[in-house]
Parts: sequence; C-alpha cells; structure tokens
Amino acid sequence: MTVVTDPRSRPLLIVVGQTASGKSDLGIALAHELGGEIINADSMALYRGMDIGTAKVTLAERVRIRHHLLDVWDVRHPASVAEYQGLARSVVEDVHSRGVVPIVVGGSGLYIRALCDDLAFPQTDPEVRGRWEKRLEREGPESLHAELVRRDPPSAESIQPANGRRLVRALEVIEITGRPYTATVPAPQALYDATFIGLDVDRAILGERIEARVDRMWDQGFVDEVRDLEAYGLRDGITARRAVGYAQVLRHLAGEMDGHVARAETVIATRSFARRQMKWFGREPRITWLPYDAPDLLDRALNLFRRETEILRPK
RNA sequence: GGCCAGGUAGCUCAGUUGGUACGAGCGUCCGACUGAAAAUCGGAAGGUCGACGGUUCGACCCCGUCCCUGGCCA
Repeated sequence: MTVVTDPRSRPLLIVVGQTASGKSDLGIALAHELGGEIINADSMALYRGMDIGTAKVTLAERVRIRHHLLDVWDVRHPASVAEYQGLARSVVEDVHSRGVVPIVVGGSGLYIRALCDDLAFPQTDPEVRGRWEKRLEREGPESLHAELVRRDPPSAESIQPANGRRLVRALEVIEITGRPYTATVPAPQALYDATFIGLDVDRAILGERIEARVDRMWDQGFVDEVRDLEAYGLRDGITARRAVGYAQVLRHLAGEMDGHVARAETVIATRSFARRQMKWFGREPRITWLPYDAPDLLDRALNLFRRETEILRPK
C-alpha cells in the first residue's frame, strides 16, 4: 500500500517516446538545465552489458549527469515490473530527498506507469506459475482459457484466448490471492506531480532513424557484444535474450540466419516495437507531445515543466 | 544458341487431377496490454494466379508463342 504524500512536493519530469526519437539527449539536456538526475525507464537498459543494442547513454554522459537504474540486472535475471517499481520508487525518493529533480527517461510504458501511478502488482509464485506453464505447454492456451472462464469469467473476457502468457499470469494470481484477477482495474492514482513530455516523430522519419541506428549498432560491434553476453549466460535468462536485436543476433550466432538478415530483421523488429510503444503512449492523456526536431525543443520542454510545476505549487 | 527449373498477395512460397484463390509465414494497417512489456496476443486490408493467342460450356491449372528470372550445357 503506497501512501500518497503531498504531490506539490514531488515533482517528476518524464520524457517518453519511441526508440530512436531522441529521448536520451533531451533528458540529458533537461538534467543539465535543471540540475536534475536521470532515472532510466527502458526495461532492457537495466541489464548490465547490454549497451550497444539498447543505445545506452555512454559512460562519459553518465559522468556529466547522474543516471540511475542502468546496469542493475545480470543478463540472466528475469525482468519484473514489480521489481522495477520498487527500485524506481526508492531512487525517486532519494533524489527528492536531496532536493533534486528526477527526470524519468524511457520507452517502457508499463514501467513508467508502475513508477508514477499507484499500481499494485499481485504477488508471484514460481511454483504456481510453473505448474500453469506446464499445463499451457501440454494442453495449449485454449485449455487455460477454459479454466479461466470457470474461475473468473470477467478476466476470461478480457484476455485473448490465445495469449498463453496472460492466461498463466491470471490463473497464477487467482490461485495465490484467492480472488479474481481483474485485468481492468480502475484508473490508478498518480503519485507524483509529474510532467509528461513525449517526443513526436513522423513515422517515415522514425523508420529512417531506426535503420541508421541499427547500422550504427552493427558498426559499433553489436554482434561481438551479443557474443560476449552469450558467454555470460544471455541464453539462460528468459527476458534479456528476447530483446530486440539481441534475439536476432543470437539466432545469427546459432547459425540460423546470416548476419545481414539478422540486421534487416532487427530493423523490422525495432520498427514494430516502436509502433507498439506509440500505441501505448498514444493512450496516455497526460503527455504533451513536442516535435522531436523543434529548434526550441529544450526551451519548450523546460517551460512546460516549469509551468506545470508552478501551477501545482502555489506560493 | 540449346536444355532444365521457375514466374500465384509488398516479400518468400503453398495449392488447384480444368468449375468462382481454403492459402501460409513475414511485412503493412488497426487494436489489446497490471510481477517476461524491446515481452505476449487479437483483427483487417492486399492477388485480373508473367503476357498474348488457342482448346473447352468453363482455364491460374491443358496446348502454342513470347517475355522475365535462376541454373546447367555449348
């Protein structure tokens, strides 16, 4: 249970957008102007060693501006929104306690919501989950869906019958909590005085930027990075190895596809990821969208932040 | 120049022993999203079946010619 404190004392600047939209640069510029610190909200950038493929900010930039929640997970560690939520909340608290503005920068929509809204994630239990996963594997998603219809009709209604992952989670939660899994909970309450800034990039241009970025990744030795991580157990985890680019290069390293095919597939997967990000952020009404290439982008972002914080912080 | 294989959705390919293309995967577009979210999943739009002529009640499927692609032989 999270207690909502006076939001006027908890400013939060959030920069979102699709991959390759320029979030990191804007975040750093804002941090520079505001004397703020950056909190990463890109799920895959939490992994140690996943640098090139996640376009992680360089160490030099991190020396200039303090960045949090980069390189905190081993590549074999299963990612978890709930864990991120805990980490991020305490970082925000720490930054606030020092009187510094936290600037959340990232493209993982659920992570951002988990941080700034009062989302509560039910517990998890590997044993219970494992059992449902086994059944999923044996009997297929239809069977799990039928089971969910029996135990929690409203949830069964909202989860697609073929979505094994969600079905497993729903059944797991029902079994653990003994209560129905409500996939559609009422709109959660905001915990902070957050200003959302979104970087708007035309789809065609974003596509070009993605292509250029993937080329750059390859030039920077992305394949070698993945090869090294493979030696560190990248294939043993369940999350990191599925990251865009990493999954493709792993297949290449396994001899399943040529290098140039892996690169092309990475471009495609990245574009598709960007679209999914847009679907998510597009439904977030709090975001103010600014054109990524506006000459006065930084000023507009600063003004927006100052204005919104001003409004909520009466003298 | 000859022989062989092939030309079917944007791409890679299934398929019809002649009766309105059952197509699939990928891409594209739209959508869902509370402990893997760079994940997971749903829906939709797209085809005059290389061109022309012939056979036939009817051809994408048979015949002929031509064009294109790949391979082999000269």
